[in-house]
Amino acid sequence: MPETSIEKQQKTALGPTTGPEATREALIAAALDLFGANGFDATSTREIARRAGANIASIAYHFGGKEGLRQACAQSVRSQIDAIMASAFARSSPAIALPVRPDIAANMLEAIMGHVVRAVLISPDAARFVPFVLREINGHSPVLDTLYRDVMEPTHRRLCALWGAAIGAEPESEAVRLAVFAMVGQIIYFRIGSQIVTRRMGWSDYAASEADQIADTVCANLRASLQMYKTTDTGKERP
Amino acid sequence: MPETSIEKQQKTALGPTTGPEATREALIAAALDLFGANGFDATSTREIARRAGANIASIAYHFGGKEGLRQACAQSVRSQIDAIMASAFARSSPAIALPVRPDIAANMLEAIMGHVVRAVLISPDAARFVPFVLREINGHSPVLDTLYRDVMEPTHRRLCALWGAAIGAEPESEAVRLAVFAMVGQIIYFRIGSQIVTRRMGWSDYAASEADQIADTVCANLRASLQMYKTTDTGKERP
DNA sequence: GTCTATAAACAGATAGAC
DNA sequence: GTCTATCTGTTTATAGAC
Repeated sequence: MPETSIEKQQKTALGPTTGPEATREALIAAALDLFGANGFDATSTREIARRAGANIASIAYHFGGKEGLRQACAQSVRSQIDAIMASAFARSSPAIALPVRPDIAANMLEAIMGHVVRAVLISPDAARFVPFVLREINGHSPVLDTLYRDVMEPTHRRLCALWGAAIGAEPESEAVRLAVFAMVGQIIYFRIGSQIVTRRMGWSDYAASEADQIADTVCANLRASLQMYKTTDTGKERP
Repeated sequence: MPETSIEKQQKTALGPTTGPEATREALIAAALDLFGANGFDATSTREIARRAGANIASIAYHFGGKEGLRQACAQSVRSQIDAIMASAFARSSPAIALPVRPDIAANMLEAIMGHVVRAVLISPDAARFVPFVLREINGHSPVLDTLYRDVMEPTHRRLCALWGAAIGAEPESEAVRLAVFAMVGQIIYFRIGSQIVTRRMGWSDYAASEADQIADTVCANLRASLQMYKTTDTGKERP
Protein backbone atom coordinates (compact mmCIF):
# COMPACT_ATOMS: atom_id res chain seq x y z
CA MET A 1 0.00 0.00 0.00
CA PRO A 2 2.11 2.95 -1.18
CA GLU A 3 1.27 6.29 0.34
CA THR A 4 2.57 9.58 -0.92
CA SER A 5 2.25 11.46 2.34
CA ILE A 6 1.59 10.49 5.92
CA GLU A 7 0.26 12.82 8.54
CA LYS A 8 2.30 13.17 11.68
CA GLN A 9 1.22 10.41 13.98
CA GLN A 10 0.44 10.80 17.65
CA LYS A 11 2.78 9.10 20.10
CA THR A 12 0.03 7.53 22.19
CA ALA A 13 1.50 4.10 21.45
CA LEU A 14 -1.92 2.98 20.28
CA GLY A 15 -1.96 4.12 16.67
CA PRO A 16 0.52 2.34 14.42
CA THR A 17 0.03 2.99 10.73
CA THR A 18 1.98 2.37 7.56
CA GLY A 19 4.44 5.24 7.61
CA PRO A 20 7.75 6.14 9.18
CA GLU A 21 6.01 6.10 12.54
CA ALA A 22 4.90 2.54 11.98
CA THR A 23 8.46 1.24 11.86
CA ARG A 24 9.16 3.14 15.06
CA GLU A 25 6.27 1.43 16.82
CA ALA A 26 7.17 -1.92 15.29
CA LEU A 27 10.73 -1.58 16.53
CA ILE A 28 9.54 -0.80 20.06
CA ALA A 29 7.11 -3.71 20.06
CA ALA A 30 9.74 -6.13 18.81
CA ALA A 31 12.32 -4.81 21.24
CA LEU A 32 9.95 -5.08 24.21
CA ASP A 33 9.27 -8.66 23.25
CA LEU A 34 12.89 -9.65 22.79
CA PHE A 35 14.31 -7.63 25.68
CA GLY A 36 11.76 -9.27 27.94
CA ALA A 37 12.34 -12.76 26.63
CA ASN A 38 16.12 -12.78 26.34
CA GLY A 39 17.34 -9.65 28.08
CA PHE A 40 18.80 -6.42 26.76
CA ASP A 41 22.40 -7.51 26.24
CA ALA A 42 21.41 -10.87 24.81
CA THR A 43 19.22 -9.31 22.15
CA SER A 44 20.89 -8.24 18.93
CA THR A 45 19.70 -5.27 16.96
CA ARG A 46 19.61 -7.50 13.90
CA GLU A 47 17.01 -9.72 15.49
CA ILE A 48 14.92 -6.73 16.53
CA ALA A 49 15.02 -5.24 13.06
CA ARG A 50 14.21 -8.57 11.45
CA ARG A 51 11.17 -9.15 13.67
CA ALA A 52 9.99 -5.59 13.12
CA GLY A 53 10.42 -5.93 9.38
CA ALA A 54 12.82 -3.01 9.40
CA ASN A 55 16.45 -2.42 8.60
CA ILE A 56 19.23 -2.59 11.14
CA ALA A 57 20.27 0.99 10.58
CA SER A 58 16.73 2.20 11.30
CA ILE A 59 17.38 1.68 15.02
CA ALA A 60 20.23 4.14 14.99
CA TYR A 61 18.16 6.53 12.92
CA HIS A 62 15.04 6.49 15.10
CA PHE A 63 16.53 6.04 18.57
CA GLY A 64 20.17 6.95 18.22
CA GLY A 65 21.25 3.43 19.09
CA LYS A 66 20.37 0.37 21.10
CA GLU A 67 20.30 2.25 24.39
CA GLY A 68 17.86 4.82 23.00
CA LEU A 69 15.57 1.97 21.99
CA ARG A 70 15.67 0.73 25.57
CA GLN A 71 14.57 4.14 26.84
CA ALA A 72 11.75 4.23 24.29
CA CYS A 73 10.65 0.79 25.49
CA ALA A 74 10.57 2.02 29.08
CA GLN A 75 8.44 4.99 28.09
CA SER A 76 6.06 2.71 26.24
CA VAL A 77 5.79 0.46 29.28
CA ARG A 78 5.01 3.42 31.49
CA SER A 79 2.09 4.51 29.32
CA GLN A 80 0.79 0.94 29.12
CA ILE A 81 0.82 0.46 32.88
CA ASP A 82 -0.73 3.86 33.37
CA ALA A 83 -3.52 2.88 31.00
CA ILE A 84 -4.22 -0.36 32.86
CA MET A 85 -4.24 1.29 36.28
CA ALA A 86 -6.32 4.23 35.10
CA SER A 87 -8.87 1.83 33.69
CA ALA A 88 -8.85 -0.25 36.87
CA PHE A 89 -9.33 2.74 39.16
CA ALA A 90 -11.94 4.29 36.89
CA ARG A 91 -14.12 1.17 36.89
CA SER A 92 -13.76 0.55 40.59
CA SER A 93 -15.79 3.54 41.66
CA PRO A 94 -18.17 6.04 40.08
CA ALA A 95 -16.58 9.34 40.93
CA ILE A 96 -15.38 9.26 44.50
CA ALA A 97 -12.02 10.81 45.14
CA LEU A 98 -11.54 10.08 48.83
CA PRO A 99 -13.43 7.06 50.08
CA VAL A 100 -13.76 7.03 53.81
CA ARG A 101 -16.13 4.17 54.45
CA PRO A 102 -14.18 0.94 54.94
CA ASP A 103 -16.60 -1.27 53.01
CA ILE A 104 -16.46 1.04 50.01
CA ALA A 105 -12.69 1.03 50.04
CA ALA A 106 -12.65 -2.77 50.32
CA ASN A 107 -15.01 -3.14 47.40
CA MET A 108 -12.92 -0.75 45.34
CA LEU A 109 -9.78 -2.71 46.16
CA GLU A 110 -11.41 -5.95 45.13
CA ALA A 111 -12.70 -4.48 41.88
CA ILE A 112 -9.31 -3.01 41.07
CA MET A 113 -7.45 -6.24 41.80
CA GLY A 114 -9.87 -8.31 39.77
CA HIS A 115 -9.46 -5.96 36.84
CA VAL A 116 -5.68 -5.88 37.11
CA VAL A 117 -5.43 -9.66 37.35
CA ARG A 118 -7.38 -10.13 34.13
CA ALA A 119 -5.48 -7.35 32.34
CA VAL A 120 -2.08 -8.63 33.42
CA LEU A 121 -2.80 -12.27 32.68
CA ILE A 122 -4.77 -12.05 29.45
CA SER A 123 -3.50 -8.95 27.67
CA PRO A 124 -0.70 -9.76 25.21
CA ASP A 125 0.75 -6.34 25.99
CA ALA A 126 1.24 -7.30 29.62
CA ALA A 127 2.81 -10.59 28.61
CA ARG A 128 5.36 -8.47 26.79
CA PHE A 129 6.13 -5.66 29.15
CA VAL A 130 6.07 -7.52 32.47
CA PRO A 131 9.11 -9.64 31.59
CA PHE A 132 10.79 -6.49 30.30
CA VAL A 133 10.19 -4.67 33.57
CA LEU A 134 11.39 -7.70 35.47
CA ARG A 135 14.70 -7.67 33.63
CA GLU A 136 15.15 -3.98 34.17
CA ILE A 137 14.47 -4.40 37.87
CA ASN A 138 16.78 -7.34 38.39
CA GLY A 139 19.90 -5.93 36.89
CA HIS A 140 20.14 -2.35 38.11
CA SER A 141 19.22 -0.73 34.85
CA PRO A 142 19.35 2.99 34.09
CA VAL A 143 15.58 3.08 33.51
CA LEU A 144 14.76 1.59 36.92
CA ASP A 145 14.77 4.92 38.71
CA THR A 146 12.25 6.48 36.36
CA LEU A 147 10.09 3.37 36.31
CA TYR A 148 9.94 3.22 40.09
CA ARG A 149 9.31 6.91 40.65
CA ASP A 150 6.72 7.43 37.94
CA VAL A 151 4.84 4.13 38.00
CA MET A 152 5.43 1.78 40.88
CA GLU A 153 5.66 4.13 43.79
CA PRO A 154 2.53 6.19 42.94
CA THR A 155 0.50 3.08 42.17
CA HIS A 156 1.56 1.38 45.37
CA ARG A 157 0.76 4.51 47.32
CA ARG A 158 -2.75 4.67 45.93
CA LEU A 159 -3.37 1.04 46.80
CA CYS A 160 -2.05 1.66 50.31
CA ALA A 161 -4.50 4.53 50.70
CA LEU A 162 -7.37 2.22 49.83
CA TRP A 163 -6.07 -0.58 52.04
CA GLY A 164 -5.65 1.75 54.97
CA ALA A 165 -9.17 3.08 54.50
CA ALA A 166 -10.54 -0.45 54.26
CA ILE A 167 -9.13 -1.61 57.59
CA GLY A 168 -8.99 1.72 59.35
CA ALA A 169 -5.22 1.92 59.62
CA GLU A 170 -2.53 4.37 58.71
CA PRO A 171 -2.05 3.99 54.90
CA GLU A 172 1.70 4.49 55.06
CA SER A 173 2.32 2.17 57.99
CA GLU A 174 4.79 -0.64 57.45
CA ALA A 175 2.13 -3.32 57.87
CA VAL A 176 -0.08 -1.79 55.19
CA ARG A 177 2.75 -1.28 52.75
CA LEU A 178 3.88 -4.88 53.13
CA ALA A 179 0.35 -6.23 52.88
CA VAL A 180 -0.17 -4.37 49.60
CA PHE A 181 3.11 -5.76 48.26
CA ALA A 182 1.99 -9.26 49.20
CA MET A 183 -1.26 -8.73 47.34
CA VAL A 184 0.24 -7.38 44.12
CA GLY A 185 3.04 -9.91 44.43
CA GLN A 186 0.55 -12.70 43.90
CA ILE A 187 -0.54 -11.14 40.61
CA ILE A 188 2.97 -10.54 39.41
CA TYR A 189 3.92 -14.10 40.25
CA PHE A 190 1.05 -15.59 38.30
CA ARG A 191 2.30 -13.58 35.32
CA ILE A 192 6.00 -14.31 35.48
CA GLY A 193 5.55 -17.86 36.71
CA SER A 194 2.99 -18.69 34.06
CA GLN A 195 5.18 -21.45 32.66
CA ILE A 196 5.10 -23.18 36.04
CA VAL A 197 1.47 -22.48 36.85
CA THR A 198 0.10 -23.63 33.51
CA ARG A 199 2.08 -26.87 33.68
CA ARG A 200 0.86 -27.65 37.15
CA MET A 201 -2.74 -26.75 36.30
CA GLY A 202 -2.74 -28.61 33.02
CA TRP A 203 -3.53 -25.44 31.08
CA SER A 204 -2.14 -24.55 27.69
CA ASP A 205 -2.04 -20.87 28.59
CA TYR A 206 -4.05 -18.14 30.29
CA ALA A 207 -7.45 -17.56 28.73
CA ALA A 208 -10.54 -15.87 30.14
CA SER A 209 -11.71 -18.73 32.32
CA GLU A 210 -8.24 -19.36 33.73
CA ALA A 211 -7.81 -15.69 34.54
CA ASP A 212 -11.20 -15.74 36.25
CA GLN A 213 -10.12 -18.60 38.49
CA ILE A 214 -6.90 -16.82 39.42
CA ALA A 215 -8.80 -13.59 40.01
CA ASP A 216 -11.15 -15.47 42.31
CA THR A 217 -8.17 -16.84 44.25
CA VAL A 218 -6.48 -13.46 44.60
CA CYS A 219 -9.70 -11.66 45.53
CA ALA A 220 -10.57 -14.33 48.07
CA ASN A 221 -7.17 -13.86 49.68
CA LEU A 222 -7.72 -10.11 49.62
CA ARG A 223 -11.07 -10.40 51.41
CA ALA A 224 -9.63 -12.82 53.94
CA SER A 225 -6.70 -10.54 54.72
CA LEU A 226 -8.82 -7.41 55.02
CA GLN A 227 -11.25 -9.15 57.30
CA MET A 228 -8.50 -10.47 59.50
CA TYR A 229 -6.73 -7.14 59.77
CA LYS A 230 -10.03 -5.47 60.50
CA THR A 231 -10.87 -7.84 63.35
CA THR A 232 -7.48 -8.29 64.94
CA ASP A 233 -5.77 -4.93 64.87
CA THR A 234 -6.22 -1.36 65.81
CA GLY A 235 -2.87 -0.55 64.27
CA LYS A 236 -0.89 -2.86 66.48
CA GLU A 237 1.45 -5.78 66.01
CA ARG A 238 0.74 -9.47 66.15
CA PRO A 239 0.28 -11.16 69.54
CA MET B 1 49.10 -22.73 48.31
CA PRO B 2 50.73 -25.36 46.12
CA GLU B 3 49.62 -28.93 46.69
CA THR B 4 51.25 -31.94 45.15
CA SER B 5 48.22 -34.19 45.29
CA ILE B 6 44.55 -33.62 45.97
CA GLU B 7 42.09 -36.26 47.01
CA LYS B 8 39.03 -36.64 44.84
CA GLN B 9 36.45 -34.26 46.19
CA GLN B 10 32.80 -35.04 46.74
CA LYS B 11 30.31 -33.28 44.50
CA THR B 12 27.92 -32.32 47.27
CA ALA B 13 28.30 -28.68 46.31
CA LEU B 14 29.11 -27.88 49.89
CA GLY B 15 32.81 -28.62 50.12
CA PRO B 16 34.97 -26.24 48.11
CA THR B 17 38.68 -26.58 48.79
CA THR B 18 41.85 -25.36 47.18
CA GLY B 19 42.27 -27.90 44.41
CA PRO B 20 40.97 -28.57 40.93
CA GLU B 21 37.52 -29.03 42.47
CA ALA B 22 37.67 -25.56 43.96
CA THR B 23 37.86 -23.92 40.55
CA ARG B 24 34.90 -26.02 39.45
CA GLU B 25 32.82 -24.76 42.36
CA ALA B 26 34.05 -21.21 41.88
CA LEU B 27 33.05 -21.32 38.24
CA ILE B 28 29.55 -22.54 39.11
CA ALA B 29 29.14 -19.88 41.78
CA ALA B 30 30.29 -17.11 39.47
CA ALA B 31 28.14 -18.40 36.62
CA LEU B 32 25.04 -18.63 38.83
CA ASP B 33 25.61 -15.06 39.88
CA LEU B 34 26.15 -13.69 36.40
CA PHE B 35 23.57 -15.84 34.62
CA GLY B 36 21.01 -14.67 37.17
CA ALA B 37 22.00 -11.03 36.99
CA ASN B 38 22.48 -10.63 33.25
CA GLY B 39 21.14 -13.78 31.64
CA PHE B 40 22.85 -16.71 29.99
CA ASP B 41 23.44 -15.25 26.55
CA ALA B 42 24.46 -11.87 27.92
CA THR B 43 27.17 -13.37 30.11
CA SER B 44 30.55 -13.97 28.55
CA THR B 45 32.73 -16.86 29.56
CA ARG B 46 35.55 -14.40 30.01
CA GLU B 47 33.61 -12.57 32.69
CA ILE B 48 32.75 -15.82 34.47
CA ALA B 49 36.35 -16.95 34.47
CA ARG B 50 37.56 -13.58 35.66
CA ARG B 51 35.14 -13.49 38.60
CA ALA B 52 35.98 -17.08 39.52
CA GLY B 53 39.69 -16.35 39.38
CA ALA B 54 40.09 -19.03 36.75
CA ASN B 55 41.17 -19.21 33.16
CA ILE B 56 38.79 -19.01 30.22
CA ALA B 57 39.80 -22.40 28.94
CA SER B 58 38.96 -24.01 32.27
CA ILE B 59 35.24 -23.77 31.42
CA ALA B 60 35.67 -25.95 28.39
CA TYR B 61 37.85 -28.32 30.37
CA HIS B 62 35.50 -28.80 33.33
CA PHE B 63 32.10 -28.53 31.66
CA GLY B 64 32.73 -29.05 27.97
CA GLY B 65 31.56 -25.55 27.19
CA LYS B 66 29.24 -22.78 28.19
CA GLU B 67 26.13 -24.95 27.87
CA GLY B 68 27.61 -27.59 30.16
CA LEU B 69 28.23 -24.90 32.75
CA ARG B 70 24.56 -23.97 32.54
CA GLN B 71 23.57 -27.57 33.25
CA ALA B 72 25.94 -27.70 36.21
CA CYS B 73 24.36 -24.51 37.55
CA ALA B 74 20.90 -26.05 37.27
CA GLN B 75 22.04 -29.10 39.19
CA SER B 76 23.54 -26.91 41.88
CA VAL B 77 20.29 -24.99 42.16
CA ARG B 78 18.33 -28.19 42.50
CA SER B 79 20.41 -29.35 45.45
CA GLN B 80 20.21 -25.93 47.10
CA ILE B 81 16.42 -25.79 46.84
CA ASP B 82 16.16 -29.37 48.04
CA ALA B 83 18.24 -28.45 51.07
CA ILE B 84 16.03 -25.47 51.94
CA MET B 85 12.82 -27.42 51.56
CA ALA B 86 14.15 -30.42 53.44
CA SER B 87 15.16 -28.17 56.30
CA ALA B 88 11.80 -26.41 56.25
CA PHE B 89 9.78 -29.62 56.28
CA ALA B 90 12.03 -31.21 58.88
CA ARG B 91 11.61 -28.34 61.33
CA SER B 92 7.89 -28.06 60.80
CA SER B 93 7.02 -31.34 62.42
CA PRO B 94 8.69 -33.95 64.64
CA ALA B 95 8.22 -37.12 62.65
CA ILE B 96 4.73 -37.22 61.27
CA ALA B 97 4.43 -38.45 57.73
CA LEU B 98 0.73 -37.99 57.12
CA PRO B 99 -0.89 -35.29 59.23
CA VAL B 100 -4.62 -35.67 59.32
CA ARG B 101 -5.67 -33.13 61.91
CA PRO B 102 -6.35 -29.79 60.22
CA ASP B 103 -4.82 -27.66 62.94
CA ILE B 104 -1.58 -29.67 62.79
CA ALA B 105 -1.39 -29.27 59.04
CA ALA B 106 -2.05 -25.55 59.34
CA ASN B 107 0.68 -25.14 61.92
CA MET B 108 3.09 -27.11 59.75
CA LEU B 109 2.27 -24.92 56.77
CA GLU B 110 2.88 -21.79 58.75
CA ALA B 111 6.17 -23.07 60.11
CA ILE B 112 7.32 -24.11 56.66
CA MET B 113 6.39 -20.81 55.08
CA GLY B 114 8.06 -18.82 57.81
CA HIS B 115 11.22 -20.82 57.39
CA VAL B 116 11.18 -20.54 53.60
CA VAL B 117 10.59 -16.80 53.69
CA ARG B 118 13.62 -16.23 55.87
CA ALA B 119 15.79 -18.61 53.88
CA VAL B 120 14.79 -17.13 50.53
CA LEU B 121 15.13 -13.51 51.64
CA ILE B 122 18.24 -13.63 53.79
CA SER B 123 20.39 -16.41 52.35
CA PRO B 124 22.93 -15.11 49.83
CA ASP B 125 22.58 -18.43 48.03
CA ALA B 126 18.90 -17.77 47.37
CA ALA B 127 19.68 -14.27 46.18
CA ARG B 128 21.86 -15.96 43.57
CA PHE B 129 19.83 -18.89 42.39
CA VAL B 130 16.34 -17.34 42.40
CA PRO B 131 17.20 -14.87 39.62
CA PHE B 132 18.87 -17.73 37.76
CA VAL B 133 15.75 -19.88 37.97
CA LEU B 134 13.65 -16.93 36.94
CA ARG B 135 15.66 -16.46 33.78
CA GLU B 136 15.51 -20.13 32.94
CA ILE B 137 11.75 -20.12 33.42
CA ASN B 138 11.08 -17.02 31.38
CA GLY B 139 12.90 -17.94 28.25
CA HIS B 140 12.05 -21.57 27.56
CA SER B 141 15.38 -22.99 28.57
CA PRO B 142 16.51 -26.60 28.14
CA VAL B 143 16.87 -27.02 31.91
CA LEU B 144 13.28 -25.92 32.64
CA ASP B 145 11.83 -29.40 32.20
CA THR B 146 14.17 -30.96 34.72
CA LEU B 147 13.81 -28.09 37.15
CA TYR B 148 10.02 -28.29 37.06
CA ARG B 149 9.79 -32.06 37.30
CA ASP B 150 12.39 -32.59 40.03
CA VAL B 151 11.90 -29.50 42.19
CA MET B 152 8.84 -27.38 41.64
CA GLU B 153 6.18 -29.96 40.97
CA PRO B 154 7.05 -32.24 43.95
CA THR B 155 7.39 -29.29 46.31
CA HIS B 156 4.10 -27.80 45.20
CA ARG B 157 2.42 -31.16 45.56
CA ARG B 158 3.62 -31.53 49.14
CA LEU B 159 2.35 -28.08 50.03
CA CYS B 160 -0.99 -28.88 48.42
CA ALA B 161 -1.23 -32.00 50.56
CA LEU B 162 -0.77 -29.91 53.68
CA TRP B 163 -3.15 -27.22 52.50
CA GLY B 164 -5.83 -29.77 51.67
CA ALA B 165 -5.42 -31.38 55.05
CA ALA B 166 -5.60 -27.99 56.76
CA ILE B 167 -8.95 -27.00 55.25
CA GLY B 168 -10.37 -30.47 54.71
CA ALA B 169 -10.39 -30.32 50.92
CA GLU B 170 -9.08 -32.40 48.07
CA PRO B 171 -5.31 -31.61 47.88
CA GLU B 172 -5.20 -31.76 44.10
CA SER B 173 -8.31 -29.66 43.52
CA GLU B 174 -7.90 -26.59 41.35
CA ALA B 175 -8.75 -24.25 44.21
CA VAL B 176 -6.05 -25.71 46.46
CA ARG B 177 -3.41 -25.73 43.75
CA LEU B 178 -4.09 -22.08 42.94
CA ALA B 179 -4.18 -21.08 46.59
CA VAL B 180 -0.76 -22.65 47.15
CA PHE B 181 0.61 -20.84 44.12
CA ALA B 182 -0.72 -17.56 45.49
CA MET B 183 1.00 -18.24 48.79
CA VAL B 184 4.41 -19.13 47.38
CA GLY B 185 4.02 -16.36 44.82
CA GLN B 186 4.13 -13.81 47.61
CA ILE B 187 7.47 -15.16 48.76
CA ILE B 188 8.95 -15.29 45.29
CA TYR B 189 7.81 -11.74 44.61
CA PHE B 190 9.45 -10.37 47.74
CA ARG B 191 12.69 -11.97 46.51
CA ILE B 192 12.66 -10.88 42.87
CA GLY B 193 11.05 -7.53 43.59
CA SER B 194 13.46 -6.70 46.39
CA GLN B 195 14.70 -3.63 44.55
CA ILE B 196 11.17 -2.22 44.57
CA VAL B 197 10.22 -3.36 48.06
CA THR B 198 13.34 -2.04 49.75
CA ARG B 199 12.98 1.34 48.08
CA ARG B 200 9.38 1.67 49.12
CA MET B 201 10.09 0.50 52.66
CA GLY B 202 13.16 2.65 53.07
CA TRP B 203 15.35 -0.38 53.69
CA SER B 204 18.89 -0.81 52.46
CA ASP B 205 18.37 -4.53 51.95
CA TYR B 206 16.85 -7.60 53.58
CA ALA B 207 18.27 -8.36 57.01
CA ALA B 208 16.85 -10.48 59.81
CA SER B 209 14.33 -7.97 61.10
CA GLU B 210 13.06 -7.12 57.62
CA ALA B 211 12.65 -10.81 56.79
CA ASP B 212 10.74 -11.24 60.04
CA GLN B 213 8.30 -8.51 59.10
CA ILE B 214 7.74 -10.04 55.68
CA ALA B 215 7.35 -13.49 57.22
CA ASP B 216 4.73 -12.06 59.57
CA THR B 217 2.87 -10.59 56.62
CA VAL B 218 2.95 -13.80 54.60
CA CYS B 219 2.02 -15.99 57.56
CA ALA B 220 -0.83 -13.67 58.49
CA ASN B 221 -2.18 -13.96 54.98
CA LEU B 222 -1.79 -17.71 55.18
CA ARG B 223 -3.77 -17.91 58.41
CA ALA B 224 -6.46 -15.61 57.02
CA SER B 225 -6.84 -17.65 53.85
CA LEU B 226 -6.95 -20.98 55.66
CA GLN B 227 -9.53 -19.71 58.09
CA MET B 228 -11.69 -18.37 55.30
CA TYR B 229 -11.49 -21.53 53.23
CA LYS B 230 -12.26 -23.57 56.31
CA THR B 231 -15.42 -21.62 57.08
CA THR B 232 -16.68 -21.34 53.51
CA ASP B 233 -15.58 -24.56 51.86
CA THR B 234 -16.70 -27.13 54.40
CA GLY B 235 -19.56 -27.32 56.81
CA LYS B 236 -17.21 -27.37 59.76
CA GLU B 237 -17.19 -24.44 62.12
CA ARG B 238 -14.03 -23.31 63.79
CA PRO B 239 -13.95 -23.15 67.59
C1' DG C 1 13.84 7.64 5.52
C1' DT C 2 15.59 3.32 4.02
C1' DC C 3 19.05 0.59 2.47
C1' DT C 4 24.10 -1.81 1.63
C1' DA C 5 28.80 -2.17 3.00
C1' DT C 6 32.12 -2.05 6.27
C1' DA C 7 34.79 -1.07 10.45
C1' DA C 8 36.32 -2.15 15.16
C1' DA C 9 35.41 -4.85 19.07
C1' DC C 10 34.06 -9.03 21.22
C1' DA C 11 32.04 -13.76 21.50
C1' DG C 12 33.00 -19.11 22.31
C1' DA C 13 35.91 -22.79 21.23
C1' DT C 14 40.31 -24.99 20.71
C1' DA C 15 45.29 -26.28 19.90
C1' DG C 16 49.35 -26.92 22.21
C1' DA C 17 53.12 -25.54 25.67
C1' DC C 18 54.11 -26.50 30.46
C1' DG D 1 44.96 -29.04 35.20
C1' DT D 2 46.18 -24.50 33.89
C1' DC D 3 47.75 -21.32 30.81
C1' DT D 4 48.65 -18.38 26.19
C1' DA D 5 47.59 -17.67 21.53
C1' DT D 6 44.60 -17.87 17.91
C1' DC D 7 40.67 -19.16 14.77
C1' DT D 8 36.02 -18.17 13.26
C1' DG D 9 31.79 -15.97 13.64
C1' DT D 10 28.86 -12.18 15.42
C1' DT D 11 28.09 -7.83 17.63
C1' DT D 12 27.05 -2.47 17.39
C1' DA D 13 27.77 1.55 15.03
C1' DT D 14 28.48 4.24 11.01
C1' DA D 15 29.48 6.02 6.28
C1' DG D 16 27.38 6.83 2.10
C1' DA D 17 24.30 5.48 -2.08
C1' DC D 18 19.47 6.13 -3.40
